[in-house]
Amino acid sequence: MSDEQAVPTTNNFLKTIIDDDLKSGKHDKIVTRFPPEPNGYLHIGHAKSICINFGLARDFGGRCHLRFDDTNPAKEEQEYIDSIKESVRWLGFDWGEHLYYASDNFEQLYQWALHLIKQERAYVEDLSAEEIRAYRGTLTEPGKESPYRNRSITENLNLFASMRAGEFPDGTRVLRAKIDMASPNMNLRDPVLYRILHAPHPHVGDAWKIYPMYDFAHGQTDAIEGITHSICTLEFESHRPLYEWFLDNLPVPSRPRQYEFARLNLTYTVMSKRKLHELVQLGIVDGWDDPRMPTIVGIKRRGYTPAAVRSFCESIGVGRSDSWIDISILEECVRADLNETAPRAMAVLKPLKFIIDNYPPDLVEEFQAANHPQKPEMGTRTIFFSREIWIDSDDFMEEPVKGFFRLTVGGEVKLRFGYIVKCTGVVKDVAGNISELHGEYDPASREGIHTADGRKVKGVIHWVSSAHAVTAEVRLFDRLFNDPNPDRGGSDYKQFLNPHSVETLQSCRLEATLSSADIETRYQFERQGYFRQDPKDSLPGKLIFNRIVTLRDVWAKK
RNA sequence: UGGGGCGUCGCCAAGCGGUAAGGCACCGGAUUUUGAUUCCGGCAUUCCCAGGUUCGAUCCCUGGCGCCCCAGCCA
Repeated sequence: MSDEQAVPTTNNFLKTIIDDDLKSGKHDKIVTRFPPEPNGYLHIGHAKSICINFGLARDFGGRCHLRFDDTNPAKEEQEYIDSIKESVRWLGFDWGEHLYYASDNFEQLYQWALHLIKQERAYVEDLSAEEIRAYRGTLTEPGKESPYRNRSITENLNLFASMRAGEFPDGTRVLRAKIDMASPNMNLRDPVLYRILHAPHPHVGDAWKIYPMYDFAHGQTDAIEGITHSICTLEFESHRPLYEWFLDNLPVPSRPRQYEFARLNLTYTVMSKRKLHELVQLGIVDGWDDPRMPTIVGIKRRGYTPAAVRSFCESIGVGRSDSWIDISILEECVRADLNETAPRAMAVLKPLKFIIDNYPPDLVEEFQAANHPQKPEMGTRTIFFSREIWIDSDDFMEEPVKGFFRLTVGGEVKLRFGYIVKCTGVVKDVAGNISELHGEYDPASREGIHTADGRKVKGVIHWVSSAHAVTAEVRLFDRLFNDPNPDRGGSDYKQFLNPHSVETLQSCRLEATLSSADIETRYQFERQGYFRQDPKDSLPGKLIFNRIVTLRDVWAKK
């Protein structure tokens, strides 16, 4: 892992709260938790939550638990549990011994449900789901009490025990809290505590036929684990009164507090689990780890670094106002990290042959090229020079536009680490396409960018000796959508899919050192961007590189 | 005209009654064998609007306006 960048860390409301709690002696150590439901792969939005929870614990000398909120076996799988653990670790965080499952507390939760029944604060409901909905009322009208609301404690106890024993089919009964059917907060209108689900659970197997709802599990689990600050996203804000109602009415061992922050919205992508699932299912992307996906596994495969993702999460801050972060902020964090750490190399993506007519046909020279222009400690490597080289077709224009200072007919350009060359002629095929370029070099121009008569050459381009190049496939990725907010309501997000989100180039020519590249090493292909081998598809004999992100390019913007 | 939350520069975001931090973006200029990097400079008399309290308000009060969340036996 590369060193953490110096990220300007600003204050936020959570740090203020924790500071106060520590100063006042309310807590001497804070305990947070990252509580994903294992029903899918983690994405960049989860990364924000992970960085907040683990980051706060790290900064204030506390600890952070990883807890699987596995209360709905219908949607959860071991595959997701494994992947989530791996993603959190990849991001650079460690939960140590503190790995928990909400399901480890199912017996305790059940006992607490009994407690509520005995206090006449919970009852078994026989109404159907539809009836419950009808009785719940609307946002502007109060609900009605269920005819089963005032069953005896004994009857409730018996019924609930039968539910647990698996004596009733799914959906026939639920356990409800007896709170207030007229509450302006819908969450308090006798919320469901338990539902019957004859489904195997990825962590506790088939031990249970009833499963607690999120609301009945989350706060109590926080209390059991000794969580001090239970940090979640804003949509749970209206659940907080219920969260507190359980803590008030149950003999829980500690008193956690819930705080909410605004979830991450990123432009040019979608983040909802349903849509991500659909992209995979429809084959629009190549799986959850497609390099264009906003998933952690996708970002990882693409070549983003954990340090870059962390610095991104740090730089966007934590607040309570709905915000949209431009995807370019993330890309900028990736560049900032890779610029420091990535060794440079030369690669020609769209090869155009350039023949240096005045260079000896059999001569091969070896040049030493710096691996990093500002970091001599990163060493040098040998590159080969010969009469025939490849240059990028984007670096030549037969009829140059204004401001173009790369190669033109009659014009000269500096070959990076090599000579100044001049283009003297263009050869075209029968179709009129340029097939090769001819030119001459200045043998005395190896150092600097000045010609023999003292003129300064403006353009410097990358190149690869054709006799020494290795061929590779390079995949250029772009944003998955061409609209900043494909997720906006009303229309189908798929209509905004960017048809050019991946471009595959088959005959790229790379400098020879890249043939033995380490699969994990991120390179800067000079003047083009950052690249790394695709960890899934690249083979020693069949190199495949992914473009992680382009370089900033003020010329291309014009 | 049910309840809750939010509104500070193009995008984020500090600020907590004493006279608008920072980052990104953008615009200049310098250095550079990457049109990269780095560096230097510029970039809100103003904090959704309107009143009020105060010597003084982005911060307090009142009234508007706008946006988000809640009617799963999902989390």
